[in-house]
Amino acid sequence: MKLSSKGRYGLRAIVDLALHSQNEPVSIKSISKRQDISERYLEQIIGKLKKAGIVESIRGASGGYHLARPATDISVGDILRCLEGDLSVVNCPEVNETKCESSHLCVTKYVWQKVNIGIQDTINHIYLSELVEQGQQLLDNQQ
Amino acid sequence: MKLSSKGRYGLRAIVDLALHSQNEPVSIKSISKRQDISERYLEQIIGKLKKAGIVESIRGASGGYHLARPATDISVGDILRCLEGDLSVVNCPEVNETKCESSHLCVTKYVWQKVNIGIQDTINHIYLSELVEQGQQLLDNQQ
DNA sequence: TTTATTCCTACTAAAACACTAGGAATTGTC
DNA sequence: GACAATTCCTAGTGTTTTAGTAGGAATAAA
Repeated sequence: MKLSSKGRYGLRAIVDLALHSQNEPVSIKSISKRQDISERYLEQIIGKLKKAGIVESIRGASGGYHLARPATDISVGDILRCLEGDLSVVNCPEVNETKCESSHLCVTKYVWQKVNIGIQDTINHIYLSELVEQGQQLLDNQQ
Repeated sequence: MKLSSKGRYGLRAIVDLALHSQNEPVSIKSISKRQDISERYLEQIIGKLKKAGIVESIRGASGGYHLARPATDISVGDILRCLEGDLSVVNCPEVNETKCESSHLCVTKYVWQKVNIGIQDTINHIYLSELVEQGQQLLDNQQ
C-alpha cells in the first residue's frame, strides 16, 4: 500500500522544476542537487512525465525541462498516475472471474471502489500550482 | 500502491466467516473451499486477525473461529490495518530527516497527508456488518 | 486412539523496486 | 570544428517484498 519512490520523488521533482523554471529550462542535474535524488534515476522519472505530456524538454547544452502547460492545469493525479500507473488499491481481478460472483459473492469490491474513488478525488483536486505557491512561501520565509 | 493479497483475501475471508458463523465456529477449511484461498495461507491471515483481537478461536476437532465482537463494532479499517500494517500511502521518512525541511522544502507531505486521511476516513466508516448484510442479500437473491 | 482442527515458524520461488551503467543524439559555446 | 553539457534510450542488477508452501506440534471432540 505504499507509493513507490518514483511517485514520491517525481512529485518533489516537478514542484522543484515548476518553482525554478522562470525563464530558462531546468536541468536534471540542478533538480538532482537540490532534491538529493540520483541524476540517473531522475532521468527516468522526468522521462515519464515528458512522455505523459506534463513537461517539455529542450535538448543540448543549457537544455532542460519546463512545464508543458500552466501549473493550474496539472493535478497531482496527473503526475502520480503517469508515474505509478493506475492508483487503484485493488484492481478487482476477481470481479472479472466467474468465480467471484458465484462463489464468494464479492461484497468487498464495494470497499475497494470507495477507497479508489476517494484517492482519485483527493489527488485530482490538488493542483501543482497550489504546491508551488506553498513552496514559494516556504522559500520566502527562509530568507 | 496495491493492497496485498493478505488484505484482499482477509476481508473476503472475514465476511465469509461472519456470514457463516451462526452458532458453530467456522473452520479455515470451509472458508478456504468457499473462497478458493489456500488453507495454509488463510491460516496465516486468520492468525493475524486473531492476534489483533478481531476473531477468537476454538481449538481441536470441530473447532474454528468466530468474531470476537459484534460485526457492527468491526470496521474495515480494523481488519485492513491488522493485515497490511499501517495503510499510509507515504510514510514521510523525509519529514524526519533534516534534509527535508532545508533542502526540498517538503510541500508534498501535505498531499500524502490528505491521501492518507482520506483512506482512513473511508475504511473506518465501513463496518463489517454492512458487508455481511450485503452478502446475505446476495445469497438470498441467489436462491 | 484417531481425527480434525488450530497454532507456530521456517523456507522459497517469483516479482517488484530502486536504482546503476553505458552510450547515442542533440545543441550551445569557444 | 571541437568540446561540453545536456537529453534520451535501453539494459542490467542487487535487495526487498510478496505470495505462498511445508513440516510438525498442540489441542480437543468422537
